[in-house]
Amino acid sequence: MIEKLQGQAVEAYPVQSLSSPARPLVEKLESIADLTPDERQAVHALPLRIQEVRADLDVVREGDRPSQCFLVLDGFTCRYKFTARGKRQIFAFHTPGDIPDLQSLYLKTMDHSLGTITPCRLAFISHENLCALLRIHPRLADIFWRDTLIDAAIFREWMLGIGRRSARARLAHFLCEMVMRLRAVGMQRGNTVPLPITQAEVGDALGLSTVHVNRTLQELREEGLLSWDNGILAILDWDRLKGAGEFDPGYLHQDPRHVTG
Amino acid sequence: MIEKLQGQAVEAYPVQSLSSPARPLVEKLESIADLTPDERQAVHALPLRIQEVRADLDVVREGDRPSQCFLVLDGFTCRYKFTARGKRQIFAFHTPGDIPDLQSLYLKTMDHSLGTITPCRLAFISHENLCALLRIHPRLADIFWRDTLIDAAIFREWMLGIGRRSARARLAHFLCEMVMRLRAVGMQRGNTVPLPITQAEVGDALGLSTVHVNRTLQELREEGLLSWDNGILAILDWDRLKGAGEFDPGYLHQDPRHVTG
DNA sequence: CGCCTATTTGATCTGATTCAAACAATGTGG
DNA sequence: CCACATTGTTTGAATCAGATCAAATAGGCG
Repeated sequence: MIEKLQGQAVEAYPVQSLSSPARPLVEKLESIADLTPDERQAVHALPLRIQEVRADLDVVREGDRPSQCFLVLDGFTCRYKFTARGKRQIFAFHTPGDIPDLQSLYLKTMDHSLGTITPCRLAFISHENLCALLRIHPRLADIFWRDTLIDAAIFREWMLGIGRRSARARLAHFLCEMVMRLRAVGMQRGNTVPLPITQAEVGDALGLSTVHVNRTLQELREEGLLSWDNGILAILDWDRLKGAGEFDPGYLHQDPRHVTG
Repeated sequence: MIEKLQGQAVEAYPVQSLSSPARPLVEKLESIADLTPDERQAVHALPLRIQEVRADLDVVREGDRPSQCFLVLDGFTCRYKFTARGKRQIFAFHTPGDIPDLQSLYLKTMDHSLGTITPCRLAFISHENLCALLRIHPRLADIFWRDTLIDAAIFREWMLGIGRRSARARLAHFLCEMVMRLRAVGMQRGNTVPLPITQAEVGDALGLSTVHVNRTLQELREEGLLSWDNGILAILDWDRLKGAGEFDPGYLHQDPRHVTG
């Protein structure tokens, strides 16, 4: 159903526009570890092909063998896969600064798809250039590796939720996680956070039907834990939401004390 | 409930016993990419502390900050985590050649636990030594990274199963996966494979109750797809089992064509 | 033999799905 | 600016896959 991004750029921008497009990436890397001026410079110098794409478009698809990765500059993307019987599971939502298909550097054939949820600004980086960067700056490779390990930790936590938690706890947990992650990349405003995804998408992420997501959400709303309209999620009672979701953020590995060896 | 491995060795072996204990690791690495004599030698030279541990013992626990990794030489181990309400989700089963807590190199605090399922022979490697190895041989680091990416791919596939597949398909899929993985490390004998795990453990892995695992298993047995006694799984009809599990092994990334850049 | 752990069976219950339809919000073209 | 299509949310009713509870059976093994 979902269309796929074609090989050619819909709108191509000149390489390296003025306000350093790699900014979200550098910010993300620096949130994990300090970069040397050298390293920072090398990331900024990465040749990028920037492209604006509309919502609901597959950027990479299961079975593809990409020769480039993409960095999300703006917008929401997700990774997902369909069952043989046509049911979709969303594995992750990705936000600016993420390189969702970094794994394609080492796993040549995609085992799942990546698509946009909102209109997005993406920056494509050739494997060649990325490999060269990591070869010259092994510490950057370490940071990227660490990042894919955190992705895996998040997969595990979702698995725990889908396998063993009630719909209510699963949903509350998911919303707590999104707040924490969006806060970490500076997208929080007061007690709100942008969350422009549909209830159907939440269902596909949590292994629930849309109907049940809706009813469970109403429950949380009626208890005064949150509101969520027009793609804006507002947390009204963080402690009780955390409680409802049995949320313990350790698995996100955001605490810098856990970063340094 | 499950006891934890104590700091001191239950039985300590002299470092570097004769038949090169790192063999399972080297074999696994070489199944992914060819090693240079140099690299192979460096892996064999890794200082190991070998230890035999009994079944049902935690080797590393959620919240720990390990200063070493362990390599499974023999036996079955698993990674898991408990819900706040005391329900367990198993995330993975690990077999000889695996380093299940490799991530502790980069994520200092464990977000889940690792325990033995059967009696195991484990080899402990200090982070220090492992880091040194990866610094000197970046290509080994690449292989290890790739390996953690495959782990993540398996997590995703389990998520898809737990979230979106029926109990029957989930179970069949799981058994197909185990056969493929055990075959890859040379543990297949004819159409059988050792699978010394209980139905309760399968339930914890698939997000099902023990009772339901049992009934679903009976279904598959009665249809003549498999037999499974005494920890030995025999595949009687691979094609139909694959069909029942909607199994497509791409996500295991075993095909060498997908390995080389 | 008797203990412990694992598997199996039976009966009952429930959280979540499914199907179907109403409703709301937004955008589009005539 | 209105009719209409589209997409997302909400509601209701019926159903079911799988959970839960409880107890019996079967294997090891010291």
